[in-house]
Amino acid sequence: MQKSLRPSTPNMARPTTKDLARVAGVSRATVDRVLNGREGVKSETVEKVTAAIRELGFVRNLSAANLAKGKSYRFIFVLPRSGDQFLDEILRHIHEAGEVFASDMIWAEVQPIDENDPHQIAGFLATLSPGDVDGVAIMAPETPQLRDAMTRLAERGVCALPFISNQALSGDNLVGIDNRAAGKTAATLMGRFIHAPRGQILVIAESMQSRDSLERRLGFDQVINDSFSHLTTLPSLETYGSTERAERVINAATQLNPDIVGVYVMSSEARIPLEVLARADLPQQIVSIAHERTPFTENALRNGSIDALITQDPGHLVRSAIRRLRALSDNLTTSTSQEKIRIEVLIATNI
Amino acid sequence: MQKSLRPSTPNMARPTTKDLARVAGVSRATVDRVLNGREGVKSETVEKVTAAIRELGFVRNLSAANLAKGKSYRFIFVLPRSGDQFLDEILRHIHEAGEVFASDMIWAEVQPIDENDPHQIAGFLATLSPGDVDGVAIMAPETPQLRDAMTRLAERGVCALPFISNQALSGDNLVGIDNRAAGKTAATLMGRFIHAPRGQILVIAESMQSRDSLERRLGFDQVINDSFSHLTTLPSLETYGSTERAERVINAATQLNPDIVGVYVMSSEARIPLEVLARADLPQQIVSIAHERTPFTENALRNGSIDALITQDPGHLVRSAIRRLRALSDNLTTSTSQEKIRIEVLIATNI
DNA sequence: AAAATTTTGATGCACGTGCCTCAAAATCGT
DNA sequence: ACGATTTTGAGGCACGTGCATCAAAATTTT
Repeated sequence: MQKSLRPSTPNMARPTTKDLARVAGVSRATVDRVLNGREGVKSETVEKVTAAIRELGFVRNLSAANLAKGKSYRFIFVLPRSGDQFLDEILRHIHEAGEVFASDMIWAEVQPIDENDPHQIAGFLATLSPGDVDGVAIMAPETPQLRDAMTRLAERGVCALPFISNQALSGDNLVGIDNRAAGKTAATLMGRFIHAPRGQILVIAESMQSRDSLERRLGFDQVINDSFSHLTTLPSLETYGSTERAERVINAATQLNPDIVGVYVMSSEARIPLEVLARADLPQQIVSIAHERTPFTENALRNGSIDALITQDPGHLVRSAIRRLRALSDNLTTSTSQEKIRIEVLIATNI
Repeated sequence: MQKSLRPSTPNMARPTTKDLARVAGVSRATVDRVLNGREGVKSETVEKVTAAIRELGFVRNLSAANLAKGKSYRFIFVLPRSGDQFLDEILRHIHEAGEVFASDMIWAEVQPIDENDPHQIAGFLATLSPGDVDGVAIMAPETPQLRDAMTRLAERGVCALPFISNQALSGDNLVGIDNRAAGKTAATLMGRFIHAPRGQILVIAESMQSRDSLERRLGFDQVINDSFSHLTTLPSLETYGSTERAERVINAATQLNPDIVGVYVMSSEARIPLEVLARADLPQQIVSIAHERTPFTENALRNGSIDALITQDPGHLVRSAIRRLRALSDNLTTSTSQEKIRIEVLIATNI
């Protein structure tokens, strides 16, 4: 298998379209027609050119091509303006990626929206035209309005990508993790970390309206029921992002259930519930698992107040979205292995 | 309302060096001298140009620059020819990445070497000159010969990068994980997964000569001793890659120690020890943890014969090495956040 | 065989930057 | 004010590809 130990040709220049033309015995114009799939070339001529491509191992020089086309990309991330720490991380990585990708003629911008106002989102998407924007990554709950708006966007030639969350029909186009599997992963760790012979698990979400939380809950319950039947899961508590409400519902639940041995925080904003729990007087050996790496959760992991984090790499999410938007708008395929977003498990030793 | 959200400049072309020259009130030649750090420009003129760069938000168009320079990169991965499954994955990703990076004028090749013959490695490195090769990623045990060869390589202007393993002095240049932390992570999971009140843990390596295994062992023992003192770790068993020897040492150890509750396989080739263990008649509830994702370990995770895997993403390793080699040979800095190789934890639900 | 049509060739400009040369201008030292 | 030196300007070619245009050649249709 050691094909090319020493390079066959130390200074072999990469073949160009000129070489292709020479080898195929045609003109550069014809090579161009074949390479760019234009009409009006006899099929045998096409065959001659593709044979030359194979023979020389020609690969189009993207730098030159992009330069010639003068093509640049403008992508917009449509994100909730909520402002939890996870979103802050995403924003940071969008700006960071923006600088890196700038030399590839890619601009990435952020459009904050009210995630609970479908009309506003649809309205914004309706203003986008192919001239202005090449692609949109959308993080918003799936609603009929949004779905329609995305369909119309695609018809107008602007590609759209569901980002991180909350959209089901997207199928394999989603940039983000499988939340059901994430819930299963949390449950497996929870079940194996808990040594008590029996007990109850507190499950906390920001809101169960969101598809993310629903799917995580589904996966979580499935694994707990199937594999850890000595544990029982309590009904989901919803904080709605309010410290006060969190305090009320959590305290009520802890008083009602004396045998809590685990806490699972499903929302990406773990700060509020965890702070409330810290003030509650629970036995110390409770196993707690949360989602997403933020300054707060990272610190909690270090000092032991969290046992594990289920995360997705925000930088990877952002870069993957950008690469896939570019591929979409160029009608290319992306290397799937690179774009799969992993469900990461963080404990104190591999932060 | 969302009208105001429209991008401030719908059709603003990216500023070019021409624009810089115009705004700075100098010629394009001078802009060029400043951009490329050439001598003989008054400091106030430099200041004028940098001010214009800031004002316009100029970013060098890398496509055009690379095209103009006609620069292309040739990188060589120096890898053991051993051929375990983990290495196969690495090879696959090198070839895959080779195709992707080809359009960026980057060639990646593989040079198999005898990892236990320092002279052969040093000899090969000695044949490399800047004309042939722009960078080398080396996966081999650290020896004085190799260290010398790498130093001389650097002096000749070929940059070298330790890849994945086995080199200590490399410092922050290593492409790979912190093996001590990886061992700690394995230990933490081991300790928390084991519910028995006491017991012994079998530790298996291919060879304790390799720095990887030493460091993993160090981290593993530290956490077990500090946090799970009800467990004891047995001396490392070495398989030397031989099924026969593995069988002998493992069977001897299991007969000598009746209370084995966990198995930790440190080497990247987990197949042999795990197959041997499967044939041994051990109690079923043993917790076993291994390293690296291969077809074998992935399958073992799925069918429950392994409880967790500590891995590093081979695709990420390869791409990161290539990006860092390019940055090194261009004297640029890489975005550190993207290049950090994560210690991943895989369980059955997040494969 | 002539006309209509399809296919191909030849050629040139453009993209933005790197790099080169040569002369003009500014600055310095005396 | 002089020559010597440093700094700047002007201009052009090159990289490899995309995209035109127009004419020439090959092929098909009438």
